[in-house]
Amino acid sequence: MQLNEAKSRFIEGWGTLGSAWGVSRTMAQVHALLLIAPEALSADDIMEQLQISRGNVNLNVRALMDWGIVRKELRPGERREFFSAEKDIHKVATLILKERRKRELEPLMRVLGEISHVDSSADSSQEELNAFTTMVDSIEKFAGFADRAASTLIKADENWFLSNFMKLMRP
Amino acid sequence: MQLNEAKSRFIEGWGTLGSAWGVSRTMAQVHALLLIAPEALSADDIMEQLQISRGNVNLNVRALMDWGIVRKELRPGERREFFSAEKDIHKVATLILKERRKRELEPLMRVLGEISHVDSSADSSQEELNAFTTMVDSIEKFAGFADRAASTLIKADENWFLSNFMKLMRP
DNA sequence: TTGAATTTTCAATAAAAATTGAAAATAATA
DNA sequence: TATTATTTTCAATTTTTATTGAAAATTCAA
Repeated sequence: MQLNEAKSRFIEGWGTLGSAWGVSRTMAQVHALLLIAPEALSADDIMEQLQISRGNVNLNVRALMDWGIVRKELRPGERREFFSAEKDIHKVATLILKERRKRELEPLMRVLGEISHVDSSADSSQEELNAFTTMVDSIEKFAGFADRAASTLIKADENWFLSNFMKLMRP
Repeated sequence: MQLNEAKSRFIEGWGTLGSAWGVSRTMAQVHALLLIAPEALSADDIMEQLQISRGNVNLNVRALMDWGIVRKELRPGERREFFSAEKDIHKVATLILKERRKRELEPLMRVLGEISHVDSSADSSQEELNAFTTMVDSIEKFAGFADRAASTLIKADENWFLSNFMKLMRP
């Protein structure tokens, strides 16, 4: 296969994966492009290679920087900005995990905490109330577990991750 | 807090979480509604409680059944169908993991496999080719790891999960 | 400063995704 | 079989999300 075809396929595939995980396709594609670029790229490079507008590039590289997986690179004597992706895929996974935990797990836990105390009064049946609190409690427990798991992975360095986790995971 | 308010908040929160993970908000809300319902619900129940159309209910309960986390319940002497969600949240997580692995990890691995052999010929620089293959290889390794991890979790029963995994995760 | 290069913003537009609702299909009953 | 209850489908519509592109803001060099 030609390198160019392989690149396109990678960018497309990464974009598709992104969509499935709630990341906009273009954002994932910009990320893919930067992942396989040997050097940092300018906004114009990205515009040209993905055939998207300047505003779109700007929006998406900034979002990727918010996730901590892309950084701006400034070159002496160059006014333009260049962008490069974190290449260590383990670090990428950790950064994404960290951010998703903050953005999704934390809000969920807050909501669960708020709704876990319900008045046993009035018009709702005991059965209804019980089904609700049982489910909320068990999701809260599970979310707590997921949160601790995420924290541990985030704190862990690569060696820990590889030596302990893979040992556990290999049947 | 009143039960009804708590329910609404749960349904809303679950819907928001769904969006972030690439699941349509309504699908997640139908799931939430069924999770906290003490009994199976009919299409009309769901229509009324979520204020959505019959077609929409049909579409989403079927999608939830495809994921294996909701099932149809038939009652003797009732022509209508009722729907209930898997209540064991650990099973729910396992079923979702299994399905996502099939839908996302497997296609990704296939693409990675296909593009990992690139002609070293012609117009592309050595640097470019190297950056590409290095990245594809490392993603392939990582995906392989994630795949094994997912398999193990899927095969594992709840006891294994709790006794081994939580021990590891609690600092 | 001034002006050119570059980035950012954001209202307008386009594209994609979700939703409706009614017709068609299906299934159960008499 | 005909009737009725119920589910399914899908073209049309609405809603949401993504994208554009040009004006405004910013940054840097002279």
